[in-house]
Amino acid sequence: MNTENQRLREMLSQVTSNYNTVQMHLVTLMQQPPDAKAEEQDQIKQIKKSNGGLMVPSPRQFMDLRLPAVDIDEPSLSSSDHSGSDLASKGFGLRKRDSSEDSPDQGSQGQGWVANKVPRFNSSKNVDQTEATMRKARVSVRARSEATMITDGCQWRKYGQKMAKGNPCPRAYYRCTMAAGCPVRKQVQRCAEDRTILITTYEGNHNHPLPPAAMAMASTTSSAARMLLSGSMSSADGLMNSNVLTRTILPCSSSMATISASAPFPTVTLDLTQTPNPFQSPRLTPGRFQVPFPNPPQNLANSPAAALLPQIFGQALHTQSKFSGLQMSGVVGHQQLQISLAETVNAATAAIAADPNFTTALAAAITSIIGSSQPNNAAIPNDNAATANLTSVTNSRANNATTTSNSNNKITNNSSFTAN
DNA sequence: CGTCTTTGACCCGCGC
DNA sequence: GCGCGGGTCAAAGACG
Repeated sequence: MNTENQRLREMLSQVTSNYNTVQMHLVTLMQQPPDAKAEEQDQIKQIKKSNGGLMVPSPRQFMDLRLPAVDIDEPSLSSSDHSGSDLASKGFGLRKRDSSEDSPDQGSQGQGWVANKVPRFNSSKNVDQTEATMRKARVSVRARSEATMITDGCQWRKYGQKMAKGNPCPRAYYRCTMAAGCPVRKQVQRCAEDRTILITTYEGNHNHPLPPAAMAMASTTSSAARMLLSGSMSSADGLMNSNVLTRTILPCSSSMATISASAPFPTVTLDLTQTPNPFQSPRLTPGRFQVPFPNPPQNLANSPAAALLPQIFGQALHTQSKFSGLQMSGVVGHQQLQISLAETVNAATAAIAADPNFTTALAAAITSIIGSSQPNNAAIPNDNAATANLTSVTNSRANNATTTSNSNNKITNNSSFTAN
């Protein structure tokens, strides 16, 4: 229904635009001298003759009547920038209310999200749709922790707390305070079913440099948004990409990264808890899509390593986003990437399995993953570099736009991952 | 005294 | 139009 609604709006917009065009044309004709009018009438008659009486729109009218689909553009696919600033330029994390808080000179670093405060009349409605999606994309991390919130390398200021419906535990709202005007926010809430589980939801992109440990979340949200963008190309692409990604990157385990198609916003959920949550649906439940990934240590949430988890997560998403572009050019690109990712995972798996020291092993895994796919983004804390990773992504629009059963998203646990 | 947290009020979107 | 719930604001209090 949302998709249909969007189409209807676009149609209405086009009709309005066409009406304005015709009206302008009429006004122009009325203002032209009689000679010019006569010339134009002659031209129209000639066109009618040569086309069997059918009117042919002028080139300008062609432009006005073009379909939005013509304007498909995929800037992120060609972008190697992984910092998130390009995402900020798409308005990720921006809210309408923020416009009153921001000073104009913040455009130096966060140029994009400032620029987006101004309503834009972009000719490409697809781009607008994408921007809207990315604004609302979120990354949620579930982890066992006794602390009030997980350490993620950023400085946060609490600005609100509410009781959320269906959960006796209050939800706390935090804002990033590492730079003035940073749009990043996060929500922290304990799980109603298991209060030892802390659910942290991140939204937005930082508009300032981040310490290494804090780059994780920014990388995650950026990549998540990219993934959502890639899914916008077509619903089938999004679903299939998820499958390939999870098959290649995410070997079986008891922990999960989940996709929630029922979430109000496209949400990536990292489940860092040891056991699957009771309320999480079985793998074949329609509307949800779960991805297994290696067991993290129980106390991970309180260590800087927690911040690194999403970094790898984001890395995988970033890779997947690139893959989306490859996929467009054929199956060959698909297979090549799959092999590459599988090799990466195998290397990481071997490193973890071979070393009883989990911290050291995971550090090796991180180095392997980052080093193989994006050397420029190897931001790893020098110690406590324990991490696990993994990913998946949701794109509610993809689910809206297709009737494909979620059974297609079933993850085959064909891996020999044994990291305990 | 400055910074941070708390908390009731307010705003806004959504469903009925 | 109304009520509900999520999210944010901002004054007041707590804390170092």
